[in-house]
Amino acid sequence: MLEKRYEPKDIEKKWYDFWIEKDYFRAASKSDKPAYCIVIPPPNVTGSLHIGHALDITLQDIMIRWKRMSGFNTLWLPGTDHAGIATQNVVEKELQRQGTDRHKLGREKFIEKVWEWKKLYGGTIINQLKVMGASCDWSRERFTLDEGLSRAVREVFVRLYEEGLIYRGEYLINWCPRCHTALSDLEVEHEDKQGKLYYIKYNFTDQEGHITVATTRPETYLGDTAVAVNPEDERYRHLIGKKVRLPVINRDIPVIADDFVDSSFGTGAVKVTPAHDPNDFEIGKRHNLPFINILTGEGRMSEEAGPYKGQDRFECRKNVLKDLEDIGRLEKVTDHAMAVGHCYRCKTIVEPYLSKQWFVKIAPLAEEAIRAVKEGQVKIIPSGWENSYFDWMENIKDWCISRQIWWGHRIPVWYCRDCEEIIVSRETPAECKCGSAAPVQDDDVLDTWFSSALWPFSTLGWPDDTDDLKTFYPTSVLITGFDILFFWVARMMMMGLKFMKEEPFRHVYIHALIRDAEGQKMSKSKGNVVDPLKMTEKYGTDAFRFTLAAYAAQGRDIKFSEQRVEGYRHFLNKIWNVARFISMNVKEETEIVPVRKIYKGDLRTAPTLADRWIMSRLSSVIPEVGKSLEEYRFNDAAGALYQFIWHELCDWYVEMIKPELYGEDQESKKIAVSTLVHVFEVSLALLHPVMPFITEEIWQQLPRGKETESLCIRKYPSSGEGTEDREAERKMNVVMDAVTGIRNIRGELNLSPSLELQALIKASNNAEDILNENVAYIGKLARTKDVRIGREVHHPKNSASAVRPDMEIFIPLEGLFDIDAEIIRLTKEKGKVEEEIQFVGKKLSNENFVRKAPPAVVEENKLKYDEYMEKLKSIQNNIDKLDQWRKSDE
RNA sequence: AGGCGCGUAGCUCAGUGGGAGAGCGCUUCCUUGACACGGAAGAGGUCAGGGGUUCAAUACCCCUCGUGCCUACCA
Repeated sequence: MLEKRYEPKDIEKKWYDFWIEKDYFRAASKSDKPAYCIVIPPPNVTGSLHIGHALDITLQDIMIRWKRMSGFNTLWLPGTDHAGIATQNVVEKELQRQGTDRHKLGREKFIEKVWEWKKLYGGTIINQLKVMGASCDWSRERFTLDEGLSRAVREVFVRLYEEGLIYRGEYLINWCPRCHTALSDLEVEHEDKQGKLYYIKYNFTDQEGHITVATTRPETYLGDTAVAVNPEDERYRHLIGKKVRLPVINRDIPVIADDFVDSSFGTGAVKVTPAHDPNDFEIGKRHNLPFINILTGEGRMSEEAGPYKGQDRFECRKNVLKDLEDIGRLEKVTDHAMAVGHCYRCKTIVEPYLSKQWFVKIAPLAEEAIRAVKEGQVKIIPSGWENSYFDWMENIKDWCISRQIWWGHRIPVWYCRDCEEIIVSRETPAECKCGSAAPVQDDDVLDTWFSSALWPFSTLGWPDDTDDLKTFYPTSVLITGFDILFFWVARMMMMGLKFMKEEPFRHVYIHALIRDAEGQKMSKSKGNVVDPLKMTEKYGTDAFRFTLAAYAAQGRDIKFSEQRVEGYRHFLNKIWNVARFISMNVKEETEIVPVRKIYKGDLRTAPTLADRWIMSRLSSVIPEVGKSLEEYRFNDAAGALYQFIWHELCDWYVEMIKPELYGEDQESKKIAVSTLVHVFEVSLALLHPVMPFITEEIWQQLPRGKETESLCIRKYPSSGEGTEDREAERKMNVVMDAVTGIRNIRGELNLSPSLELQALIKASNNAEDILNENVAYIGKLARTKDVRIGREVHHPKNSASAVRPDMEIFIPLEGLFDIDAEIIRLTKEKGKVEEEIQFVGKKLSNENFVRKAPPAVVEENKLKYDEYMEKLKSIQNNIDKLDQWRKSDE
């Protein structure tokens, strides 16, 4: 006997441990079964579970559990990402608290510290995945800095270098002065800001007058090496070649002509700072201008900034402006909207900064990755994301992969101390060609995303030719949010195609972003984050998972509301209670027969209409769920299960079989119980991928279904576990019509639910036998007695009426009857029917409709029209009767 | 600046070229032997606005308004 309420807490832990102990989640390196593989988007090792992960994990687990039950050799490969900058930041903060820093510690000691930290806290998020029920193969857990993965990173680096796809050079990159490292273009977040445009006067060196330039960053004038104008600009043409003198620092720079300059913007004259602006950098190269770096890596003014040396970049801006103003060189200031780049890790404003970095020449790789999607080897779902993918890939720029931090994959490049030799190698070289000993390794590490780009094959053992690789590559699907489409998905595509010659995954399913109930992006600073672990504690993991699945409609963001979780907890409660109902009615000694026998007619007693109907409904919900999952329509799968279990199984079927269960006839009881247990067991199996815990708990206590020792390895239901039965569904519809007709009268006339009603049903040929056969159901479900059914039934005095297809229902009410209320009720009903008739009639009288619409549609409308006319006639008759009685009573 | 998406019941959202559905909320009735985290009945919508294509548009096309996001080197 089950407890009165479902208490998720203990149960979840119990079953998760059981599954682990039984090793159900372990995949086989070699197997006759078809393979199904998902690699987890590795969360940051510093991270803790947020609601986005929860969604991600739930959807992946649904697919994995479903496929596992469906007979696939299933691998869900888990792991974490070393998250270079983020992790280094975390540990540095800790050092700061201890009154030290990484420089005092030195590189080696610092890295040791980080590993220690990882050992202590790195498992947090992994444990949280387990709380969510994730059925990962933990024996294959990976970390991007593992030895194996590091070997893959070196291999890739060296091969790309040898092919000329990795190069080193001095370019303008994005620099975070706080993290003290270069960032790739993607790692810069742009934020629209209302800024100012400052107009500065540069005086000519050899003549009177000035030229005015406009800039958003006045402090960079210290690094100006030219003023550029458009060669076509009449205003300035005569000034080309002249020199101007920079105020305060008194450096002379030329006025040059360049097509880049937009004459309509600002004054049409641009100050050129080649070392601090991407456009100016290009101009500087074209015109061979000097590159003056006025900043340090900390974002302070350098030696080159003259009197401003040592000032913070923003402080310097203030001072520069004040000085320019003082000497009358600041012509004016206007408002100007602009986008400012911030570091995606620490939100500091980034600087375009000149430095020597490593880059991947990426266009050739992108080409293949574009083709893979265009030619359909990889399908992106929903397909709308393909556009973004192509857009980015087609305009891709070289990828800056070196980072000036310590935590990460050290770049496998060594420099000789004695000659110019650069050694790029898989192994640490002992000496240089020139004989010099112990070359020095490059100080920098690689972008974390460089290693995650290899994730789908490095985790499977590459560069070795492993069985795992043979079995599971390409993986089946990648499930993730759109926010890392470029960061990660696109890069995995490029690397996978390059090194495996095959796409890393067949499908990419992009899910929604979860926002708060007001539609705001969740963020710690806004304080509107929903903690998934709190949800699991409060409502149980299953209710939370079901909610996420039900929310996961394609192509729309999720506005998360806790109320909805609460609603689905009620669904869990409902399921729990059917289970209780079963446990109360199925005793140890109750005989349960396989449904096959019932439906093959092996038994003396035949299944009832209720049995046949629910089996037929089951046969249609099974493929519906399967198809929805196949198409990643998680919300549809959840909805179909909800509808079937609650509204069909519980609301109708369970109520209908109660007489059998409580009755004396053991034979019919056996059939009802057997069918009930079967349908419920199949329902649990269908639900299991979405709510693994409660289904396992109930299933283990169910009096049947122990062919396997756990639900999570039971065969996923196929439609054969139901029995399609059109006739039963047709008959059931007639019964339901009768029942809802009577309930409707009861409800609308406010008759007590406990009052037993008499009912007379005037049935058509079609319905008469069906109703007679099933009159017991009507009695039970509509709480009626003395139901009389026939073709010749007449409208008794003082009775309410309802018109349904194939039948007319009369409920004699005698003393309870309120004739006026009934007339109002019927008149309202009549009004509705008249509206329908008008609408359909208009269509049918439209010649074009009858001529051009498909015959089936026309026929359908004609039928509808006749039905409504029939209904109208009956209602009118009933109203007329009431009128007559009222008159005769007066 | 360019691109993408969204606007359907009070709220959150499904949905489809043939007069709209769910959950929650709301109203009325009900402790009937699984469940009040429940049951039964009901109210509630010019499917943002305007135009077009079509026999037929909430759905397809165009425009407007509102709203959200992504990409971008306009100083």
